[in-house]
Amino acid sequence: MMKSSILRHASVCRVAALGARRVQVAPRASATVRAFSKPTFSATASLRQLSPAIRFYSSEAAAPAPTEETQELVTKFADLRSLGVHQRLVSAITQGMKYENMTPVQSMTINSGLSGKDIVAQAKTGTGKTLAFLVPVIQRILEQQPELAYSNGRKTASCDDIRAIILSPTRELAEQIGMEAKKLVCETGVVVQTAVGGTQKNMMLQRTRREGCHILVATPGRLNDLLSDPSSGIDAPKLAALCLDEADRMLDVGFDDELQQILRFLPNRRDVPRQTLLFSATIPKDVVGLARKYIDPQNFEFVQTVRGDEVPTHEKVPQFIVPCKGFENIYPTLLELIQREVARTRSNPDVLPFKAVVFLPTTASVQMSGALFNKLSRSDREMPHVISIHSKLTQRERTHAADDFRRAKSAILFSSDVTARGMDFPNVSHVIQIHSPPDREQYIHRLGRTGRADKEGQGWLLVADVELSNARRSLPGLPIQRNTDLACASVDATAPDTGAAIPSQFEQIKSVAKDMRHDLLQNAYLAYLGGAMKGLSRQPLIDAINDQAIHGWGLPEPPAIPLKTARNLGNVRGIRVETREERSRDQDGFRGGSPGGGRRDSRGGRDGFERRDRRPRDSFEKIGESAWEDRRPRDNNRRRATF
DNA sequence: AAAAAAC
Repeated sequence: MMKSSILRHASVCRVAALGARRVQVAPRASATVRAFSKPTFSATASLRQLSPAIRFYSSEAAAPAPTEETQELVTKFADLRSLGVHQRLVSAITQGMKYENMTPVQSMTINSGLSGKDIVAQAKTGTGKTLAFLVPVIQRILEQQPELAYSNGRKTASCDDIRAIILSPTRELAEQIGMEAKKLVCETGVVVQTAVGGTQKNMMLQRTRREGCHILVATPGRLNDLLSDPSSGIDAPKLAALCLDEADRMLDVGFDDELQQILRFLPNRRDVPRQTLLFSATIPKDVVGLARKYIDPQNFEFVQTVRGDEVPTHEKVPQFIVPCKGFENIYPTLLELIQREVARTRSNPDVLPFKAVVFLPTTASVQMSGALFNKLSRSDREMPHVISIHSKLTQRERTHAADDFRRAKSAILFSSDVTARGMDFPNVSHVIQIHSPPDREQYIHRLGRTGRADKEGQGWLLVADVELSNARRSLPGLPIQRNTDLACASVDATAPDTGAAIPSQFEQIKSVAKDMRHDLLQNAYLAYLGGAMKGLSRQPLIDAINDQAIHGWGLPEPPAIPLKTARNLGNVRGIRVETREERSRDQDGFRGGSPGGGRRDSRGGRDGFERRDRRPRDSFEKIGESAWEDRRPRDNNRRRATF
């Protein structure tokens, strides 16, 4: 066993040493694996089975001298000219956006993407993936239609001649990508449009009919809506590129149906050659088979810039977990952390000002805690501005919140997972996750809102003791350290008043919660009973949220829940069923009807209940799958948690 | 009763 590992490793190193040469092993397959760093054991098997043309690139300081091909890799944007990238595209980057050097990720992926092959790229968060897929896509359009390099090429643009579609899992991310794309094409005749839900469709259509569209950046629902409506005029018969940003999320079951629908409106790849680009910081095992519907399994490149056994987060972002005694300790601990970090960073020119994203598990908890900390901040000059964002806001409010936070020097954004992926808020100093994240991938993406573009940052994870074993199970192989410095985390706030010192933050939270709209507390309480607290069984969860309601929020008794909900919970202790008066009051009140109106789409329904089901494995094609499986960072998932 | 994503 040991021996064979060594042998296999040796063979990989030999391949690596050959470096640049294309090793045509099997005539059948020509998929290329580009490992951006030293190949690992696990790469070996995949290379054997895939039998591709193999090219290794090495970027690490400790790596051997660059191979011919590494030297060939263009690393300055200006040098993209030598690869035939159009001057006007290059100039938009170097003159307009003032970028000179590519990040290693951009270098790898742009160089690969320009080949026209399908690309699957995995790279750490905050390393400039957007530019990495936009540049090849725009260049491809300019090659197909050279007159589009000039502004008067715009005149020929029409809304039924879309050449590239970029899909994003959230509206804000689509808007952000659209902005970036517009900057890149500003010297050319290429036209970019954005299509996302929650905005006025007719306005978008009028503009698109008037200006035309070559690159459409969209969320799946709105794109499907546009394509399925023949009267929209939107069409893509000559589509040359399809890009899925946050590819693993896009390939997840929640988007699957919609994506299949969309594919039906796009030309067949056999008739119209199309480059597909899948980008994400996380490429877990189970999306691998799904990707095969989109990429050409015989001819794609896997550009992996995270080593197989490497942690896919930034080493320069320290990460801490704070185990809190109960749920009631979490908000006081959050407040203590904010106060401490605000004080530490204030008037220290060597560190970023305090600018934090606080991630919460449900929209209701974002609404509640956002309102709570907003009140605190209004009565405390030291506390930064508090902003909230989640999908139950109107799109106007969402956009405003995102812009507000983007521009802020110091602020706290209370957020659901709408902003977890891809959002580029500059200079975020802290990412604070409240409760165990839904999974390891989401932890990584949330953390990726800080430490972007080589800036510093730190990650905090506040969980209750009852969640700790679940967190350990779901977050293996990440450099998370246990932190016990915060006094609020460990005190017992449920004990009868013994005169023992309870930190002031508990009273601060309570005094604000006392004046809050009761429905905010009630909805946050109720939402905990859904599936967000994965891994916590029913009775311990109810005990925990009751302690939070009484000892954290200072309520005299747990919020009442509807009879139907209580019935579904079965035989549990400690819940309070609402009386008839309470029910009628609630119906007149706010519960269920958020001010901006929630999403009430027909796709929704019980959607969340099925979400965790994966497609059957036998729907996977076998060809090439081993390559994917072996290249994912499987070792991390075997390694234990560090806290 | 649980992120998100169309009207």
